Amino acid sequence: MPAVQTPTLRDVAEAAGVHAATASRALNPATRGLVNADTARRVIKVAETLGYRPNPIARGLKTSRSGTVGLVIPDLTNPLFPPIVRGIEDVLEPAGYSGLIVNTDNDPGRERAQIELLRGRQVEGLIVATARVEHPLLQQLHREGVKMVMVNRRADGVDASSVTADDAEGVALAVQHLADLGHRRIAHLAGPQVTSTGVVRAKAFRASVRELGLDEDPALVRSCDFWSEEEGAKALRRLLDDGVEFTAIVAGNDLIALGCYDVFAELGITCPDDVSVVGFNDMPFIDKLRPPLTTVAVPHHQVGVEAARMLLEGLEEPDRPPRSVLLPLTLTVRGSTAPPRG
Amino acid sequence: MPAVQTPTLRDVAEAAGVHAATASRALNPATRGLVNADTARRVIKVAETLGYRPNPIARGLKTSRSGTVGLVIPDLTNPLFPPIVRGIEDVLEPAGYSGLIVNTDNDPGRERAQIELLRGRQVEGLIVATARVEHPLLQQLHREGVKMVMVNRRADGVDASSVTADDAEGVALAVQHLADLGHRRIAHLAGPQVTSTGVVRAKAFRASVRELGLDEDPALVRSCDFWSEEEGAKALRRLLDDGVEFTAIVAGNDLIALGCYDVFAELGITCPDDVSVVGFNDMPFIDKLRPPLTTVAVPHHQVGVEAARMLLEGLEEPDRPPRSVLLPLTLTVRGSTAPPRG
DNA sequence: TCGTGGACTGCAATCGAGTGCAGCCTGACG
DNA sequence: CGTCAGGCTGCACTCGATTGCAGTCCACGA
Repeated sequence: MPAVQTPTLRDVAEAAGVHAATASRALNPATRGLVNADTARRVIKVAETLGYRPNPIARGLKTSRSGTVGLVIPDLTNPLFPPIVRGIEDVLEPAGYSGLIVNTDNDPGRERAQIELLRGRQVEGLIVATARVEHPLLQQLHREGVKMVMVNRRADGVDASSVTADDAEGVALAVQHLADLGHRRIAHLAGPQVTSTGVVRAKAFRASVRELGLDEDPALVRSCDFWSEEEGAKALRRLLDDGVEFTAIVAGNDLIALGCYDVFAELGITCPDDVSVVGFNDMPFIDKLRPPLTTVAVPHHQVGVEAARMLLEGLEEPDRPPRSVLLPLTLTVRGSTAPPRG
Repeated sequence: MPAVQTPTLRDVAEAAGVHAATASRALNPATRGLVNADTARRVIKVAETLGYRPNPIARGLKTSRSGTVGLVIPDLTNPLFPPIVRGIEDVLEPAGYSGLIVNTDNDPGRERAQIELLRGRQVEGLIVATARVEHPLLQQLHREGVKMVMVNRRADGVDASSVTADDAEGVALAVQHLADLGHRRIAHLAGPQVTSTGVVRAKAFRASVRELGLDEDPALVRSCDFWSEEEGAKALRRLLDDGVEFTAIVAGNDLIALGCYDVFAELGITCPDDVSVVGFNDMPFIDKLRPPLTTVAVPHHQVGVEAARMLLEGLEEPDRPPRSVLLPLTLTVRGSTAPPRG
């Protein structure tokens, strides 16, 4: 709230000796052709010297565009999301849009409330990074014509645009890498099977194992209830308690891999000598662990960029059919993988 | 953009058989007393069944309040900030405000542009986490009466409200801890001396060393140009190249400590046997390093909460004088510190 | 019986910008 | 010299909600 009132369109018009309507047209590139070139120049000049800034609220009221989009994420604190958000903002900002971030904490009730809040704020579109496989709310929004793009996950029955990393390929890379090192009994600590990534990765794991002719033992695949270290540790402990033999682990994501590290420290298992581990995501600082984690690198920033672009496309051409992009992944080999002992 | 037009105040009024003005008053708790209780009830009921949501854009136009505040941070990708942002949002949201995040990348030009953008969007206040010591822009904004709260850092000549962690105390805790372990020659890899935290911590370091009667050697204090691993590594290498003797390091922050880890690995120095290290911030996952980093824990979430509260206070009572809160810190002792060898 | 006050409610203006329509003026053409 | 087209500009209304002001109606007291 500046002490000096910021000038309005009327002020500019008055100072330029024209009517507000003319000033409006002169300032808007799209309608500038309707006014005399000299007049337009004069108005623009005056607007500049007065430091005129159109009031987006007033503009929004008339045009029913808010210039904002909602970013729905589970938790900003999860290191996965900041790079995605940056990618999104990096595209949104030059286009004149701003992002409103809400955190759902993966709580469906909270998610509903937060999305309501966003709609109340008249966001023009949504970028959603929280889709569970089962997701009636999103289906409903989609039916109501809310523009949206889904990130990282896909929800059944919602044919909205989406941008995802090629999870199947990522898992294949990981399994291939371990197989190349000579591992034959590889365990998979899968993510929650209510998330689309969780199922896709687990399925891809099974497919890769089969394809490469490695040991297919159902006991080697465990799933975690959350994408967390605790759950990862729990799953690994169960695996060990059951006496299942394995020489390598493909973790559902880096957090789960971190849980493995905790168990290793606890039980005196050395990595990669006793067991190799591959993570997923390439979280920041994950390369600083001992040993540095071999993991599948996801181009998070790029994911955000693509998502924002797709949303903008959708806003500009409402009839454009939804499309999906699949971003390629790469395996970053570090110190947590080695040939099996003996 | 829902397919069914969302109902407006007029629709509600019409359905309830009253004038829009009456409906407005009935719906607003502050003015509800002006209308007949029965009427009010009826209007509220109708509003509910129609699913009426006041349009904040229209409301904002009339009340010249946007319900948004700007969050100015250097880079969301820096793990320091997400918890702060969450803390802020957690307070803002129940109060009916939303935060607009902008990243400045510590570039003054970009910062200026981003803040202009925020002001253009009619934010009611600013939470700024990027203050350099020298900061004409903030001074100007402050003079113009823009409400703001500064986080983590303070800028000279701007007597706006601020919330900071008690950096001096944190450094004192770190030095004390090392002294207790028996270290006498402690190095300090300080942060950039153009940031307020950088200077405060360096000054506190010198004071603590003096107070505890440890070796005061100017050669033991080096400063980095950025708060980064690379800079930390560079500073440590310089220190070693110069042949300066020391048994422990107080790093300006965790990133700088991470840089030390890199140099250790490079040169075969073992931590904490050869050298102890204390970090600052207690970044997420920093406890997963080998060895887990002893560091000063900053209550980031709390910092955000306090900042948001102070801003809201300022918005509600514009005449309230600025105030500053200093949050206490704690030392989290982990595996990177031990008594000096021999 | 009339006046007065209080409790409600409606009217109309307002916030700042955008836009359909009408009117002005000029220049060109018949 | 009259007419018409086209280029510009201004008028006035609109978006949706808020709010000062002016009623209206009823009850109560004088």
